[in-house]
Amino acid sequence: MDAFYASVELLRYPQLKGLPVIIGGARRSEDDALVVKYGERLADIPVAEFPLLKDYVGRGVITTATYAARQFGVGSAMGMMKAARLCPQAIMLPVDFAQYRKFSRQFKDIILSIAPRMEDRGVDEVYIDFTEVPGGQREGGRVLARLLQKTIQDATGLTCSIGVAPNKLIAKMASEFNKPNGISIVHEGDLETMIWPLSCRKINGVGPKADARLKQHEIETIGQLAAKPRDWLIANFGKSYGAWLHDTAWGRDERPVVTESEPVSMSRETTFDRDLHAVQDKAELGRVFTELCMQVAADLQRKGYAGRTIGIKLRYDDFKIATRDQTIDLYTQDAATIRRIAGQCLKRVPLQKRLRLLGVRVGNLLPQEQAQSTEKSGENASLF
DNA sequence: TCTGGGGTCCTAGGACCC
DNA sequence: TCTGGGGTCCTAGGACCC
Repeated sequence: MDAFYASVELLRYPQLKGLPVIIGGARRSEDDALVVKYGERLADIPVAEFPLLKDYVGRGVITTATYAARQFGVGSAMGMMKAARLCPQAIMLPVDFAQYRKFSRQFKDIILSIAPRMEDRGVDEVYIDFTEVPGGQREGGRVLARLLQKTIQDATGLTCSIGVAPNKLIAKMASEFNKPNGISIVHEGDLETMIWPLSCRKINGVGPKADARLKQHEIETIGQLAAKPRDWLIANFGKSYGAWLHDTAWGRDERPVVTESEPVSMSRETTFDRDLHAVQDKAELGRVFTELCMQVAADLQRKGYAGRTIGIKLRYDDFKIATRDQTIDLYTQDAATIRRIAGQCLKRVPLQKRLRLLGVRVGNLLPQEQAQSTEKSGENASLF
């Protein structure tokens, strides 16, 4: 989906169309004030009444920027302060996940009704297997891609960009070629002309660290990566990652489109308005900690899962991260149990430095019904 | 001007078992 | 007195993605 969060916001605030808008930060109260003042007439709110990025003071990053804002160099994951320097006049809206989830469900249901082999890749992205869809091969997939775009836009008002290719790896790169509202078809034979000139960073799975290491060897483009012998890549990047880099550079990817999957973990975390100290801010930390445990428990219960590995995550003021976890015998989705085990984890971690973030995680998940039956057999075993 | 929140997967060492 | 090979599970950290 194109600039998904921002595009969803423009549906209720059409008066902001064409303007630089960023989603992020959280000044819920001001936005609520606007909503209270204008009630249902959100489209009537004058542009001048929206909060501006330059007036924002606080922590946080940008989650989405409209294409008008991207012209100024503002982009996802950028700190708010930096973005404010680049584009102070941008209008800033708080995130509204409930709304984005609603539209996410809507566009995915449309895709499923047309092409049922769909892999969920988060709130705004999917892989679709065209192979068995009637008409899926016409014009190299372009006809089906156009149908998906049109159906989604008619129903939601949102645009998306589609890449069509022989595998997920190339399709993902192709989807970036023609944004927004574009379609790109990449055939096997297009590897050299369309993929090899790209930066290695464009590969889904090559992040900043791997990219920097590749650059040390003067490998900037995927073509340069493809030119390296497989053995050399394995020697320098490890057996698994080296072989994967080689396959990837040659456009080889056999991963199937996975239509069903179970969650592995659920977590809640929060960054404080100011860095907190374990001793001086004990009471406040304790409140937040308990709240996080209750939220994770509620998430587990709502979605019907229980887990037996409970963990915490800290981010210190120097941005270093520490995690601790503990696996218990019985699966749980209970806030008090999670709080107790997470509390034990907290005792095992250094608490001298100030804390920026605190998180609670439950992993080793099973659907609640299975967790219960496993629990029973566990109890029986303990009788002996 | 510091850098969110929710995830997955991988690696590596150690405990423990057969 | 020295010492195997294979396997699973747990834990901590880190890279990466949306």
